[in-house]
Amino acid sequence: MVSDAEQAPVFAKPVTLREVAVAAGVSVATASKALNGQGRMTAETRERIRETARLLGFRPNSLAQSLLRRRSFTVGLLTNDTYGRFSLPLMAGVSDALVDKGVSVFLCNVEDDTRLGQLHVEAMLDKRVDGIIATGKRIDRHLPVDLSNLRVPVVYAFTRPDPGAVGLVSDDAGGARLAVEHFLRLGRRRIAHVSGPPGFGVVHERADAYRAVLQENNLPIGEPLLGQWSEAWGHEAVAKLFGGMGERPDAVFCGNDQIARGVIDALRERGIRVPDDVGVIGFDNWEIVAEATRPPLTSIDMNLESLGREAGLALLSLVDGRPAAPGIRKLPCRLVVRQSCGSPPE
Amino acid sequence: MVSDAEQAPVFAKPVTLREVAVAAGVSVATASKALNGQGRMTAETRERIRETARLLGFRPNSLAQSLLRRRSFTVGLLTNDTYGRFSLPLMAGVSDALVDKGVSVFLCNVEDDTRLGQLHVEAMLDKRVDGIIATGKRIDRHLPVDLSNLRVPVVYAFTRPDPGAVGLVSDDAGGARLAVEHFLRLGRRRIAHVSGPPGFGVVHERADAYRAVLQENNLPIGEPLLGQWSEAWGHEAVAKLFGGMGERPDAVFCGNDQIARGVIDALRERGIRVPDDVGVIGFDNWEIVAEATRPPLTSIDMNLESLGREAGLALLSLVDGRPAAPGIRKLPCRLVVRQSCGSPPE
DNA sequence: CCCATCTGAGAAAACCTTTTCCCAACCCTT
DNA sequence: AAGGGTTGGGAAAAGGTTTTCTCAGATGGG
Repeated sequence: MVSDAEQAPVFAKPVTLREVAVAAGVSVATASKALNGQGRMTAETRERIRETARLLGFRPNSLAQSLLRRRSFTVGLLTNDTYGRFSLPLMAGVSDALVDKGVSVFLCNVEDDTRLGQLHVEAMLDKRVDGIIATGKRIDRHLPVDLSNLRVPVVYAFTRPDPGAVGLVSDDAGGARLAVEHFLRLGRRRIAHVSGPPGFGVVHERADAYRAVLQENNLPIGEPLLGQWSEAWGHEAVAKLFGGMGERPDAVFCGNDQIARGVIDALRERGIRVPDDVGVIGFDNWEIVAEATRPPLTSIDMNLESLGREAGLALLSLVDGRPAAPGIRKLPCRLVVRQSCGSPPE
Repeated sequence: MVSDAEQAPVFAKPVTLREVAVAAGVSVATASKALNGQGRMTAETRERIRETARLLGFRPNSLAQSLLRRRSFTVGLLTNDTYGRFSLPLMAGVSDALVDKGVSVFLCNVEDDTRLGQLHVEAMLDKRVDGIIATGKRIDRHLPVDLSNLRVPVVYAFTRPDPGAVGLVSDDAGGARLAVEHFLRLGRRRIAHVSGPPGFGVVHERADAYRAVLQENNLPIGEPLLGQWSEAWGHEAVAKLFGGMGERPDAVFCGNDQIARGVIDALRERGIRVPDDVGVIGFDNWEIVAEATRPPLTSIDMNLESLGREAGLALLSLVDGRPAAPGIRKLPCRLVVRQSCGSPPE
């Protein structure tokens, strides 16, 4: 027939355990046991069944297994971070941690839409997910959907957990400490802090840590400058810090990499050299920004991928019935040194 | 008991159709038919069953349904774009298009790892996904995994399709046209093109379209400058374009927004005004970059979210047995006007 | 030679839902 | 009152796998 080539592809039907059993001349029960290493039979029988299964390309139907075991080996991942700067590494971490255990991840983008969130949660519950990971773009905000009385365990990663639930977030205070202490080691003494809007919880956490470290070292504490998360605000902050008559900072710790970028650009425009005159550290370690600044930006990395990994593992242990301590667990940040701070003094 | 509060939460068992049937005093068959609007029974019976189901909070077990219908209402989404600039909007589009049809999406991050890809594909097949969407960070490269002889339909989005498969990509030539023609409408005549590495297919597609438009309008064609996708390359390119003795461009069409950013910064450093002296257009419409340039960058948007949506719908119609025309379908780009090109002449 | 034990393997139930087929009762017509 | 059609609802199979129970035959001990 000429038209054969134009036909839609025919999709082969998967081979079932029953077919394997028939081909090997045993019952399905025996076949199942042979493949799972259960039951008793001669080594010869077991091997024959296995060989038959291999030859036929048998793969057990997960749906049937899940139905029986009451365990689907799937989890749901809820996020409202469309932009993805934070949630993508996190999602990759979750997926990586789980794929090796045979667990697949449902991606649910809920935006900030309650209806969409409800829809996704119901779809997942209907599909009998073993658990749910909730993640967001802000540590201090809830997702637009209530996960408090679900019939599966929930882990919160990088978003605000419900009371009594398990939550994993980055240790922002620790990260800020890392930055300021790095400056101190390099001999910087007049350290300023430029951060985002005061409406964000992390802004205060980081600012408090900044103040604490300076106080511990009996150094002058400049009032943190709070504004936006943007480059433009970085420019503006430089004008405030370096435009006056007073003593000028020799280091600026920024609330994110975009601010830091604005700061570095503004400093260059004023003829102030980075890192020679002023050191700059950012936050987030958003490589595309950190590597494009001149000089490349030293920054704090929140280890989001490993946060995702930990969240995946935490959920799995909840699913397996091992209770996890409720409350928020903070995971350490990491300092990534590039060239915006200079070398330690001899 | 005092320790009650400390016990792990007990997760309620889902209610089954059987329980609904018993509660309503009918058989499971009748209950099923009542809830699905099938079969014949008195309106009173049907309503009573529905009410019982509602009261008990019954939700059908998708796994059981899938097993029977041979249709799982799940699809797999393969990506190797860890960075996520391209794949996240795409994923969001896919998810959005499908959630309303009750279809959930498995997220599979395969990096560039064949083993990981194999693992994910097998896991999905075992879970009886109805189809797979393959997406990548480069239009002209394959994913590191063979999807050509699967037993489910596959749609390729923003990555190179296997021969005979269905693929959706952005119309890069059309996008380039949009940019150059916008310059022409604004009265620009000496239009340069600065793009990424020659190893990328899109670089040539866009460059060819650039040349074609200029030729059609009998304008001088500068040889496109190919380099990197980075800001640094944008700087460098400005040195080449504006450092010599020859006639200088009054417009630069850039291969992506980062290059455009570098170009704009370099122009400003030379005292050349944007948009007064030179207009600049980028590609990708990566908002975080496009809005941070001074002035904000006019750019070409590839409509990735709607590309994802289309991919989702295309896969669904394949799953439903409606054959789709194989080959590559190109979706139009969109010009997003900001302030880097100026206004049309009076 | 008889009983107890062990061995290898199969039958059947279970997981939950959908769908086909079937049956009893009722209504209407002649 | 017999025959035919309709109505309301149930029984059972199917989907693919796992697990428990059962059982026939073989082996060993006394």
